[in-house]
Amino acid sequence: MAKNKRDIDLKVKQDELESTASRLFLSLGYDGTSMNRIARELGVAPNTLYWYYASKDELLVGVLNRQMSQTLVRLPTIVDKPLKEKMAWALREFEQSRELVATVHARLEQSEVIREWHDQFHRFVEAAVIHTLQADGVARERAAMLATVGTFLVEGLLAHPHSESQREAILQWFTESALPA
Amino acid sequence: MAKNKRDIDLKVKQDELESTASRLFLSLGYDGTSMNRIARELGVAPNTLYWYYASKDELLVGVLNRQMSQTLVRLPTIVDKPLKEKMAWALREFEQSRELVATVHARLEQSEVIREWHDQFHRFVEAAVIHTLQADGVARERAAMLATVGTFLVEGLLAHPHSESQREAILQWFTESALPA
DNA sequence: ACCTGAACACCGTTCAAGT
DNA sequence: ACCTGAACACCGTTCAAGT
Repeated sequence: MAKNKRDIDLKVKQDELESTASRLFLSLGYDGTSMNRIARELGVAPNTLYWYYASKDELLVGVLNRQMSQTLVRLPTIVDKPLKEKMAWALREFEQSRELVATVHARLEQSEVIREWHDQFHRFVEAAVIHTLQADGVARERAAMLATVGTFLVEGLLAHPHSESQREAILQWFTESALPA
Repeated sequence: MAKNKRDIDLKVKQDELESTASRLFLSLGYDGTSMNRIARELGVAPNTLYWYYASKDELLVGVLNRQMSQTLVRLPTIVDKPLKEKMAWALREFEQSRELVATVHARLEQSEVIREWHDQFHRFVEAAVIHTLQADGVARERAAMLATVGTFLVEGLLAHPHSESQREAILQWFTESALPA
């Protein structure tokens, strides 16, 4: 990828578009941000965006990948911390994207490209969590089930407002119920 | 309420609107169902709907309440079954509404009336689950935390496709980790 | 009280045309 | 290859007018 000047320029331009789209999606929400608005912010005609992305959903996927790659940069900082810390970190990472997480789930049925991104994202996260649990001595099959549960808890906490002590209690209970004594 | 003929007629008409809207929302999704389409199905002008509901979101709330009251009718059939059965029942009840559940979460920030309905719904469900857990000998504070966890697991299972054995394993693990031995 | 026709301000997207 | 002006088919919603 990015073999020549052309591809590099393309990436640079896409990065610019996604940076602006990201900021607007996060502050106004996906539905609250029109393609028109994004284009205006960038100083281009609205249909220019369609030269880079086939649809608004594809632009969202670009934005999601952008966020993910930023999160991946910070991943090494918690890779050898205990499970509970890892979950708390994931919550903090995705907290600003709360609304986008909900948008992704709402658009699953309607958008193939969103569905693909979502499925791939879950496969990645579950594999990582399974790996962690196995390192802590949890059997393979059980680790897979617990990874799903852990994911649901993080998503639930993201979707619903809660106090710091609620979060703490849930993570504490989950990790001590999940891990061997 | 419904003190006189007028109010009764209003309820009847609203029930007719919500029945049609419900069917369309469930088959085409909320975003996939235009007010125009609902009106056409009913044989009225699109703006007629606005005499009964201030907005599309308020119509959705009507539909949600309709679904809820149908579910409440069936609630007594599982009221004395064990927790695991209760959760499996709730999953079956809400399974057809998967998409509406996601829509509610996605519209939380944008619609006050949806937010109110959502918060009230969660308060109701959590109170019911806490009551069940306390009857099973779980302490009050712990029951509140576990009720939240149980809700997140049901929502997670609703939002994400999964096999029957996955569901079974998750419910089994949760109920046996939550309840005193 | 209940419903309509016509319009409003927008939306995502397409297309032919420009450079 | 990249971008635009103009349009398309729709959207939720409003309003003045009818009965």
